[in-house]
Amino acid sequence: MREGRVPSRVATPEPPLPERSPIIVWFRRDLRLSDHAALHAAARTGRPVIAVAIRDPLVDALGAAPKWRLGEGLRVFGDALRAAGSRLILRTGDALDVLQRLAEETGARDVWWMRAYDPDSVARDKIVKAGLEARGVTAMSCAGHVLFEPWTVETGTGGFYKVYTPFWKAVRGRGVVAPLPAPSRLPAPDAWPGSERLEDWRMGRAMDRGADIVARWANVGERAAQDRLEAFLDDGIDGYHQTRDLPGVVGTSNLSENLALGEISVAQCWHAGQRARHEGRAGAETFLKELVWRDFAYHLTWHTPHLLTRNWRTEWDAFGWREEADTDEVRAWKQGRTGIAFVDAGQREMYVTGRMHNRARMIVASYLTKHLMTHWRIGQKWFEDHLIDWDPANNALGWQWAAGSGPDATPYFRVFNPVTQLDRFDRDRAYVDRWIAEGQANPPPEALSYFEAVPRRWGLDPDDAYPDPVVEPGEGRARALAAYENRAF
DNA sequence: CCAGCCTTGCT
DNA sequence: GCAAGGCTG
Repeated sequence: MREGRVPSRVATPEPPLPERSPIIVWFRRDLRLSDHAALHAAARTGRPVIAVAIRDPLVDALGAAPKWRLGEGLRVFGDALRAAGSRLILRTGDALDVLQRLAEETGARDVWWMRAYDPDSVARDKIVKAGLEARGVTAMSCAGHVLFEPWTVETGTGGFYKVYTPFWKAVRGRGVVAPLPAPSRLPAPDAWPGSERLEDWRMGRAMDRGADIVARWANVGERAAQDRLEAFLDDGIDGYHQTRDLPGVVGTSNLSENLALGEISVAQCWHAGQRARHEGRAGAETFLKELVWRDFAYHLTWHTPHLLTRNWRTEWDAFGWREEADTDEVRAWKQGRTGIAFVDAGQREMYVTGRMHNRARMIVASYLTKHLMTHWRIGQKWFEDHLIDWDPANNALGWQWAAGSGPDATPYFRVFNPVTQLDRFDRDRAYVDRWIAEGQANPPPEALSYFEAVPRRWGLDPDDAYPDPVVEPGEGRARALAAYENRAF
């Protein structure tokens, strides 16, 4: 005790000195150790790092499949932090309350995270930042969920891009900061704050229904994502520009679920793609363009958040979409029983695995919004509940693209013919036969797994006859085009 | 203002 | 060849 200092009667713990106070890193859709700007910066200070994930109302609001997938991601990420000598602290509640309490418990004066761009997250993060700073806790968000910050890409007249190709041309030559390494060490705090158990988070068992198939495709976590990227670079990328359209073969990177949860960073993918491009690999450019589509979805979401909830071109509000989610036709679409093979194969693949090939996504979306004249929002919601790679911006942009109501969308009158598409992209029926058991003497396990997965109340049996089309392609096309001709705008 | 252009298609 | 019309420079 120094002279002149008045000893307090009640012994209160000294707050840690600022240079020793821990830094809280709040993990959301960025479940990785490498190329994580916030974690990297925190580790570089040499101060203790406390990683936290919060089950807040936005997590509770997730669809069943993405919630399950997030649970898997958190489990693997927690293991990875353990292996690095650290921990993932789990807490439930409103993010601000949780972070405020955790900061008080641990003496932390800094909370850092990776920036989000969807309107719900932006609104929440704004409240969190203001609330923390009002209590003297510094909040810092770092870039890295997208390649290019949405406000840094402008047209010649200072607006934002609404068409993909000019956007691509504007960014393709830009530099992207080289990925950061994983921290070499993550100093632990003097005492670990308490954590909830992931098992108690009830992230659901949505994908148990496809357990065998899902397990075979297991791709959870940073290590798995890096392995998959490497495998894709080894032999997938050369033919990517051609094979990516063929749902019957493994021709895509399959990284969407990892990108959705940030188990790999888009910058890591970008630099890998650039290296492949410099090596003259044929599909590299197409791969880079797909990464930029993901950015474009966030770019548009940032500038026009209503992309996620209503027709981006609001005049489409006057279009006669059917809004009922419970008609026989919509039920057939959801249950993969439209009688249109390409549509049903896609829907069944998604129901069992939580994934759907991009080509199939376009076809099921076109069939719902055009042949069935149903509002894209109903399809968007179904995807939100069933896709393990669900991403708010990309799902919305995809649906509005298919429906014709979105920016740079396919024109409404451009109606996909699901039979022609089959001939073009699944000529040997590898895809549809994989997912449709009816009529096959020896259906493959995937096709049978669908009948195991669906709820009993759907009343499906693999020995049933394959249904007749709920709407014939020709009839649906004519109906859609007539509705378009008679539109009120 | 205009000219050129616009992921994925169909008959 | 058709199907509109908006976007960008």
